[in-house]
Amino acid sequence: MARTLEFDYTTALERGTRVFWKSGYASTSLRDLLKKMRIGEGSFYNTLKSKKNAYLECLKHYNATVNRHRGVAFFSAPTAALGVRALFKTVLDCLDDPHTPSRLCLMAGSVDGEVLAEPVLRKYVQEQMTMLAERMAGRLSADREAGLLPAAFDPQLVVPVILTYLQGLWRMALVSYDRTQFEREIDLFLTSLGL
Amino acid sequence: MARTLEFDYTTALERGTRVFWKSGYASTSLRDLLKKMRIGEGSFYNTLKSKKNAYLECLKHYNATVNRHRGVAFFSAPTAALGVRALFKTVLDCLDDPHTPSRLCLMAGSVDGEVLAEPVLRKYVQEQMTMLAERMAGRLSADREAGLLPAAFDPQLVVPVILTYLQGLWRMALVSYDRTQFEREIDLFLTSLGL
DNA sequence: GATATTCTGTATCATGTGCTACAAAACTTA
DNA sequence: TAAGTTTTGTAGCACATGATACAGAATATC
Repeated sequence: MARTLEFDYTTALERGTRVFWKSGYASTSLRDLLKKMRIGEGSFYNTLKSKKNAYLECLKHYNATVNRHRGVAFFSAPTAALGVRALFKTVLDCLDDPHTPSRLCLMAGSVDGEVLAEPVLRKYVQEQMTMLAERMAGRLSADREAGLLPAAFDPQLVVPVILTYLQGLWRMALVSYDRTQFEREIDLFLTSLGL
Repeated sequence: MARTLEFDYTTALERGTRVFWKSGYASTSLRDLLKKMRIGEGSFYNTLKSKKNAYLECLKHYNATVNRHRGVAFFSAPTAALGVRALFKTVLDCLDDPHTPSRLCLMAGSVDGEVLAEPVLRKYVQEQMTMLAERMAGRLSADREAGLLPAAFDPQLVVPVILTYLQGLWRMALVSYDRTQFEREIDLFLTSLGL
């Protein structure tokens, strides 16, 4: 009963995600975003409503693709300990991939004043982090119950430590990155934790 | 032989530092900065040359005061292990202090695309991080030689792990902060590392 | 094919950005 | 006091920002 969408929504979102991924929320200008998405202002505000909402949709898309892949790497490993190491491996692979828009994960880049100042974005970021933490803790707990981890091992404490370290890792990569060095540090970190 | 400066440079810099500390480099507008520094554009560009240079000077001021205090806490401790714990304590104290402009350390906040895109700022941030890492590694090495730490303890690896975790800690505090929880996590982290 | 509805591109808005030009003011030295 | 030098506030620059108004194009339904 009306005109049809001239562009492919998913393709445009994919392109937008790469732009935000590269430059971050605040320092991505709408002009640049639209150019890279290859749509005009009319189409943009018709479907994405605002820059804020577009970022939210891109974040969701990123989590459904890139971060989903990382989650699979973690959960499909034979043990939780190997899962954590597999997770870190996907991070290093991402850092090495020349196709990656930025050294900073889009979600890690969202842990930022400008993004968290927006209540809607803040809520989403918090929810996603909580969800991930709970799922990881669940997997680690299962392994502990199965006797694969020491009884003293506390997933409720270990998981936030891992996520905090991962958060720092993305930021450090922004300053200088050397895979071999990072691998050694990660190995020391995880081995120390008993993983 | 000329007109004298009407404002106190250090006071103005102090005020500017708090503004950058609160809002970060990119999202601090010159208007707001000048208002809080209580100087006009003329005075600003006469003495600080540019926003970029002003940020650099504020970073230096921050390191000479706030971060210096943290360095003292680390180096004046009886052992390196206690020093690291003292360092983390100053961080938590800063997070608890209602007088603190932001949950994010100004230096940690400089590990950001917008800041690191400026060669001068990038160079300074890298230098400071390297310098801190070397000094910490030196202190830890001394303790190892003295038999206070295991022979297998590798400061060259442990120090970057600590700094990475610290980096992540500041960011995580931005999302949600609870001192007791943070204390437990930090304790687990450091104990695992043998500190 | 007419009509109602939706989509798209252009022009534009109001405001904000870092920065500069410059004249008047204030001070030091002679 | 006069000259010379530096500082200060005002006004404004050129450009960028997110968002909107709206006419015309395109489509599905009748």
